[in-house]
Amino acid sequence: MQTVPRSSMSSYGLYHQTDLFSTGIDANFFPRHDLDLAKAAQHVKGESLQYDMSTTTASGGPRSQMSLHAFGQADTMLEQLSVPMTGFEPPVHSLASHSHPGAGQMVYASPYSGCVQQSPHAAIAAAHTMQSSHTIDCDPRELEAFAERFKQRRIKLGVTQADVGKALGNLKLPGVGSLSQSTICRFESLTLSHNNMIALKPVLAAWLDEAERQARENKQSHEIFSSAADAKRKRTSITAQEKRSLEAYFAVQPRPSGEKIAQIAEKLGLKKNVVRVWFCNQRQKQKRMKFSNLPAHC
DNA sequence: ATGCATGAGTA
DNA sequence: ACTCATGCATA
Repeated sequence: MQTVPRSSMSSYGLYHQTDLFSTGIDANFFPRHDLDLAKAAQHVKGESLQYDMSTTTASGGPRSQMSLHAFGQADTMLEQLSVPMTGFEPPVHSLASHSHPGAGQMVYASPYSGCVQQSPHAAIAAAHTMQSSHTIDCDPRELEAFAERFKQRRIKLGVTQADVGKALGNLKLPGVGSLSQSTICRFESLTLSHNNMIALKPVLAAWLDEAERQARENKQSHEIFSSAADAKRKRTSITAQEKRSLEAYFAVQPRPSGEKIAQIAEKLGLKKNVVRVWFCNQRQKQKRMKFSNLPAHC
């Protein structure tokens, strides 16, 4: 494992944004129905664990069939460790610090100088309304179709995913801020959770309507903004070998205890927190729309 | 397009 | 300590 530093060069130089809409959207765009609001709130809080993955294995490859011995002899001890019923849990080493935002693990804890962002998070919730019944809301095909349509039109408008993300902030929808290129990309490729897709759909739909409207009127304006902000966060890169090991462990136990995580971390020479996060992300990956099963009532 | 990471909200 | 939505960094 190695932490790759990053020359803090041009990530935030000048960039312009296609302000496809500075105009406000009429309030009636979001008729508020108590029921819908409640649902929206739920979506954002991710309160419905309606996913019951099993069909998973995304692009990463088959992680459920990785053989434990595929990564060397040094892992003998851990192999037992990863077997669910081994019964022994040695109190082990002290070096693996605990993954608390204060404990030495989070070296670069939070100081990413004020760029433009920091998750609008649950924000978009409020926007999730329209579309009367959950019958429609829950239909994966409807979402898939929309995502596809969205992408096509976006491209036709000559707008990038990043543009859309920023533009969303200009669309003054209550509780709706900007989003990253990543999120727009994931929406289009259906690699977000089902709930996330549903929450974002109305927002993107609103943007699309407005963008096309303005495109018709040829009313584009450009805004330029800059921002100087260094102190990049580092990104640990896990080697293929390490990844194979992790996948093997994951196949046996997707939710290892803190103790096991610590042991795995030690075996692989990774920081405990890195391993913990890896497992979290892996679990989250399984729930992504494209490959997950749907809620029972759909 | 995707991997590793953060932070809010929960249990 | 986990889930979820999201994002920076990078392939």
